[in-house]
Amino acid sequence: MNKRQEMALKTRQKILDAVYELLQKNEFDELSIDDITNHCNVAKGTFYTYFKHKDDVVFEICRNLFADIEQRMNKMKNKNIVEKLAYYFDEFMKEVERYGINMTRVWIKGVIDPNKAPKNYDNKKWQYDYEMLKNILDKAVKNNELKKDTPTNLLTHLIITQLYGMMTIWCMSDGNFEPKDWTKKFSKIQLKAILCDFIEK
Amino acid sequence: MNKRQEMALKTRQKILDAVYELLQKNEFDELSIDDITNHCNVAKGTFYTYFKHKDDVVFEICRNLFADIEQRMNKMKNKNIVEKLAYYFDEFMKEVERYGINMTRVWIKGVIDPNKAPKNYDNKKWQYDYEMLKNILDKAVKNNELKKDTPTNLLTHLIITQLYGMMTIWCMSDGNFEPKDWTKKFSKIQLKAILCDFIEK
Amino acid sequence: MNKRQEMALKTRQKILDAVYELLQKNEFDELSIDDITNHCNVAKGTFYTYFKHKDDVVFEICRNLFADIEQRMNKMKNKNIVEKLAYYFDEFMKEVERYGINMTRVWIKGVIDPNKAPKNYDNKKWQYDYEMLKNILDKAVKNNELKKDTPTNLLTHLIITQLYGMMTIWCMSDGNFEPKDWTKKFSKIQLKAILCDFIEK
Amino acid sequence: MNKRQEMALKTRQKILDAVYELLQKNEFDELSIDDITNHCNVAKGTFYTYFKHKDDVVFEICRNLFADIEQRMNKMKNKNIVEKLAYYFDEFMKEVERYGINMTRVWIKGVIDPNKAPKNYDNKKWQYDYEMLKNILDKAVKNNELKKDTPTNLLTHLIITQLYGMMTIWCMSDGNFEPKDWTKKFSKIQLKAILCDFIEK
DNA sequence: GATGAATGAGGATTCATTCAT
DNA sequence: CATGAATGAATCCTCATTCAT
Repeated sequence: MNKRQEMALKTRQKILDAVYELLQKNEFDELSIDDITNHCNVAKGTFYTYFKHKDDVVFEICRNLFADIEQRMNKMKNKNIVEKLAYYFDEFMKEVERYGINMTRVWIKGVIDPNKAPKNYDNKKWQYDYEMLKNILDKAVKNNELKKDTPTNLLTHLIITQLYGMMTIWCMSDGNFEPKDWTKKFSKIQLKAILCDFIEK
Repeated sequence: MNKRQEMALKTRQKILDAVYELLQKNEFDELSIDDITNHCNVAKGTFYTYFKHKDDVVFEICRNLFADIEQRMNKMKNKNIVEKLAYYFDEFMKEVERYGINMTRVWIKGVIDPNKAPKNYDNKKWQYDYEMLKNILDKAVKNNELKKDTPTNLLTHLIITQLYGMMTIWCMSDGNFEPKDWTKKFSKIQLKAILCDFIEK
Repeated sequence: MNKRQEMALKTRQKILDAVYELLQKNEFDELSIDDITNHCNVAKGTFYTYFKHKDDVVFEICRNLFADIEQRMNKMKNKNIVEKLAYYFDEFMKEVERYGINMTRVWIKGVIDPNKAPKNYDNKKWQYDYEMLKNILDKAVKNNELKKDTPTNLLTHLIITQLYGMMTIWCMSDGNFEPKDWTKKFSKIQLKAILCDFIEK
Repeated sequence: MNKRQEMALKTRQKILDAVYELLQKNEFDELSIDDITNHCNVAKGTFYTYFKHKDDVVFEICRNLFADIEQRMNKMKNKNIVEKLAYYFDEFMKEVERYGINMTRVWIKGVIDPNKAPKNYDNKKWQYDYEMLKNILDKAVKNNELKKDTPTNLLTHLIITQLYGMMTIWCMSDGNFEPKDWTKKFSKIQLKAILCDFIEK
């Protein structure tokens, strides 16, 4: 990579950072190209060197959201199913909090409405989440941690719903509601309650 | 009411209907006054005869959303707590489906972000929901249906979270996910599981 | 005049009064037909029963401005020229103050720009003023109060200019400048100074 | 300054010129952005590249009005007070004529009503004028050209009033009145008359 | 005469996007 | 690659005026 390419990469990153920072405070809809380029001392036109459409930046930014929860789950290989799920919840919500309330709002809005979402936008996320979780549960069945007749897709659904509900309510409450606290309570009470019938003793 | 007033009311309704219909297909943000007034063959200025701001129409439309679940709950007075909650879920989701996926999206978006919400917009809904549900649980405690030490606000939170999660996922799945089906499954499995420890036998 | 005609006259007057009152506080340009008709509890359409154009009301209102200074001048028949002029100044400025700063502004704006003035608008006022004053001076010449070679039209001009300048500056100063005070000072110093060369001893 | 910047400056000037030209014929209130941009073959949006608000153009244009009379007064250092004032009148009125009747109307209207004036509009002008003139008179007192007990602020007021009255009447007469002629007559007759009592022989 | 619903031209302003330098 | 001037469609909203009742 020559110097010019390096500089280009840096410029691109400057823009991404600017968007990321601005989204901590503002709505995406309220963000103009001017805001973005001013914030990172780049000319307006430069934005279009790297992104064909305004929406594409969000795509770029959201793409990495939750990206590596799956990897982190590897640490939990030897834990039991309840611990694994509790960990999953925790990581999920940490990720959400890390992104901040505005990014999450952007994400929900984008993800809620497939038509409005930027081209290529990853609005399949909840399906990945679904599959990842289902996979965890299925493995538990295989390992005889859970009974053979455990309705894994039903359980998966319930759990995912709960997680997304938390995200939504967090945004609605304008941050006055500690997601991490609630995941813990959720893990303790609800998770146990749901699974207890299916755990193989 | 004389004929002129009747006509005026009709015009007003025509506008509301137009917005309602257009929202089945489009985002609220994408709706221009032109779109609305063209769709119901009314002059642009006429819109402003009835609504001071663009936002006010949505307010008007959303206002009635879920408005009368509370009343309907009266029918369930003599039922037990599990039946009551199951009924509540059912009605909640029926309401959501009745409004259609786009209206719900509008609603979530509006509600997700208190700052961007149209003036007067009822973004306290989830708090009303919260209180309504909590009330139901508290009464059950009083009636000795539930144990004295039932953590009602925790349970309320879990349940609300689940409902809002369902709404969110319904919107995300672009309708490919039958909310009513899932509420039933949810009632059967999760609700029982959560409550079983607290039900007074 | 039957009752209906009486009522009509009353309605018309109500509108004129409303405009007059509103102009004490607001610019004419900022006054909408709605403001006017709301202020006097009359339907919007009624305005157009009496006035073909919005501008016509101002015409109607301004028409009477200064209307009867001429009559009042009769009281001064037996006074000397300096007293007469001083009286004229005084009455002129009283009139201006009575109309209030906003009405005067409306008047100046209207009068300043012949093209923008409402049809029929009396933008010849300064010519009437001119003639009235010149007449007073000419009479004084006839009566041998002033010398035969007094340049009456020049003096008239200077005096009128002074009066209009006062009006203008009064409006510019936003009312912080007592026109009546200044007319007195003006009469005492300037008037005497201007006339002294021409007064017949 | 590179070529692009030069072009930009030219575009900006094109807009200013267009406004200036259009104001010779039209009211500022009647000027739409469309009018302006059409008149100089520039896209509507371009207007906003250079001016944030419509009002800002007038500000820009009026800003320089009378700006350098003060400097020019330096030429008169060694002249006596009557000559100085006569020169001042002359320059003032030359300036007014140079700006043309419509610009002057715009200016008067703007200046007459402090509330309606465009943001940043220099409606303190008459105070500057006042101070400048008073300064001239005060110096004359110091230099013993005028008597110690000369009421300089009263005289200043009278003179300013006269100048503004001339401007006003000029606008009212639709140009049929030669300001420069009148200033001369004014200087000769009125000025001498006013000052004669105070001039130190 | 009185009403007020309906009209629609008109206006200011924003902003994503293009493109010549 | 970077720049930033130029673009013009799009949008919300105002308001004088008309006219059927």
